[in-house]
Amino acid sequence: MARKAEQTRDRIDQTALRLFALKGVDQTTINDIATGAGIAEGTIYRHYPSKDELIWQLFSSNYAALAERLHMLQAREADPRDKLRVLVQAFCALFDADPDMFSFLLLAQHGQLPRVPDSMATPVKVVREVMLRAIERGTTGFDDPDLATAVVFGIVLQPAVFKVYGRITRPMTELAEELADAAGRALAPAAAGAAP
Amino acid sequence: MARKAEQTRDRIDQTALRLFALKGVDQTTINDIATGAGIAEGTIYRHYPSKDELIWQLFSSNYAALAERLHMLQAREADPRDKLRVLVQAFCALFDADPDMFSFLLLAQHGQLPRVPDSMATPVKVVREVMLRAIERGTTGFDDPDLATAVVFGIVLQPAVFKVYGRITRPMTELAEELADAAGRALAPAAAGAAP
DNA sequence: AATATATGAGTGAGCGCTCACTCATTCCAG
DNA sequence: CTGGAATGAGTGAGCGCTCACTCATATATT
Repeated sequence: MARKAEQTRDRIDQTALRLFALKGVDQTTINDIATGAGIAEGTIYRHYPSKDELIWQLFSSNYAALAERLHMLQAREADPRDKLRVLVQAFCALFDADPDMFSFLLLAQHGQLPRVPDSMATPVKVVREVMLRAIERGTTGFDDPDLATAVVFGIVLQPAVFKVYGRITRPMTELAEELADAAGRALAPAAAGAAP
Repeated sequence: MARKAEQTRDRIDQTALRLFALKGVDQTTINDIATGAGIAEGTIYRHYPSKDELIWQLFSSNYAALAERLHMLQAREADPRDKLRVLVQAFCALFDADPDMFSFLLLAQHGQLPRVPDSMATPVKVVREVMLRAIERGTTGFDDPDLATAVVFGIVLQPAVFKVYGRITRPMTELAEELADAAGRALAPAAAGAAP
């Protein structure tokens, strides 16, 4: 069977993800990955046809899995505000569970997003669906779903970026509630009167 | 005089910024820049000692200039909410005026931020100062200035990122007011009672 | 034995960078 | 004014090196 081969592939994936997150995709060589995984350079090419393909496989599988996970969770809620809350909570929990994966997704996205086909599920699309629902129900003052999506994404992603850079040290899970509330307020319609 | 030389340097800077924004720093070769600027490869080395240094000069000068600009503008306002408003407005106006520069800053930041010395003025620090003031005055529910900074940054930066990727097409200036309001609401203390 | 898997020295394309040379412009002695 | 020397930006073929990728060989599995 291909039992051993699977193990090797897993080691390649784990090591590549870690090094990509640590040094960036371009600064990580095939040799780095092979050495880190305790295998030879050539072995990697038994599992992936090229470095580009390795990066793409790693990116697209994790990206799609994240989207799938988020999609499932929001589907269980009816109110857009509840959907938003569980999305933020889930994102924070997943970040804490695997920070390397998020560093990698953040770092690699610029190079990989152009390759994402329209048919692929993405976290952006999941949030956008929720925003469409919110606009429909009038629970938000925004009328452009893309702008609302960007705002929500920014509120959650930027703290994650700060955390990657060490500007924020608390675990994301601790911030989840605060961020969900902030996102809720940001989306809310403008209040009739401002406090004096 | 070095009149002609200045022109050449400007052409290098312009071309490099454009190509870096378009293809990314790593995918842009010295030859690309030289060809784009209509000069020879060696000429670039009359103006910069290395590619790394060219990238760093381009990044740090634009990054610091942006910080300086933002700092000046917020200093003219007293209320943190007004400071926030002019910061968002200025960011959006500057983005529309030179989208390539922002693409470049966004793309290059991962590689360059580690080189930023503590003494250097940065947009992050400017916003953080404003957040400290807001916390001091009790105009925000956040008590961690870094988290508040991240949230504000995210609300403005992520729409800019979406715009770079073409997910948002309207000019940033058109969104400025909406974003400033959203940021204001996100920062505001949680309302006493939620709507039923 | 046969097949699958792993190895790592070898390969060559591509890239940053160098340097001997060109030549327009500036400077100055006569 | 003029001829010659000095200057320094500009040139581009070539050098050294890195790195993704290959393949003949070795090892493990069935």
